[in-house]
Amino acid sequence: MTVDAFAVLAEPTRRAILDQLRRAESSVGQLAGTLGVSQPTVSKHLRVLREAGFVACRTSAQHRIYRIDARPFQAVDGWLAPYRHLWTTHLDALERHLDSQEQ
Amino acid sequence: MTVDAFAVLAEPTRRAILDQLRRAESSVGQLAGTLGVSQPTVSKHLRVLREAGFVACRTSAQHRIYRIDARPFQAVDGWLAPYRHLWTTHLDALERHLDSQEQ
DNA sequence: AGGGCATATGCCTTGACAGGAATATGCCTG
DNA sequence: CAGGCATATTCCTGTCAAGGCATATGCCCT
Repeated sequence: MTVDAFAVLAEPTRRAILDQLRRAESSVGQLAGTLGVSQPTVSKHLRVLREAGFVACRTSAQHRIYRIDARPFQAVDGWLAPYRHLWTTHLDALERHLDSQEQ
Repeated sequence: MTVDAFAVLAEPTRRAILDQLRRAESSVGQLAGTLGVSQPTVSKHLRVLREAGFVACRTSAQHRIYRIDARPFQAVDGWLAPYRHLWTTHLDALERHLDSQEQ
């Protein structure tokens, strides 16, 4: 993960690729078709995603099947974590309320 | 929030500003000093952050005191949510267990 | 009102990156 | 091994954003 995860996610097409791969692993051609972008564009984005660790691929004959890898997502989530209490404070209160109801 | 939250977070200096504001609200000059960047640079980043909703500011005499605003963070967290099960599968199992205990 | 501090803005240059078109690589099948 | 499909790479060009420097704006104080 030599490159910045946030910089990688800044590209909308790359997020679209990830959203697609989240549902099902896919070949390059499938992604290009579904997303309506050219094959070289998809390949280039996949390279960035791969070098950042967001995706991995296996080879199946002439096809390359890409799939999500979780680790960089964890990193992003980890950066986000210290901010989370900012908007969950009231939810925390709700949870405490529900907890007290449970007793 | 006209601009893309991920594009805003792609800039390391902006994340540093947010990390600083997360600890304490600060003036522009304080941020510039702490982060070691020029005042115009900080002001420009703050503008981007402000227009994306990540920060808000109030005026105190000649100073402008910036603080975090939670909403765009929620949006990022929301995008991340469908990926979270990728690395919390065992926690999901725990949650299902707890759910069943509640019955 | 004027001077000084804090912040914002404008201009300019530079570097990074995305996409198109063409081409290279790899693998399979006949 | 030749041809064809799927994918990767290269080259090129246009766009955009970041930072330095200079300057404008806003606010306070005397």
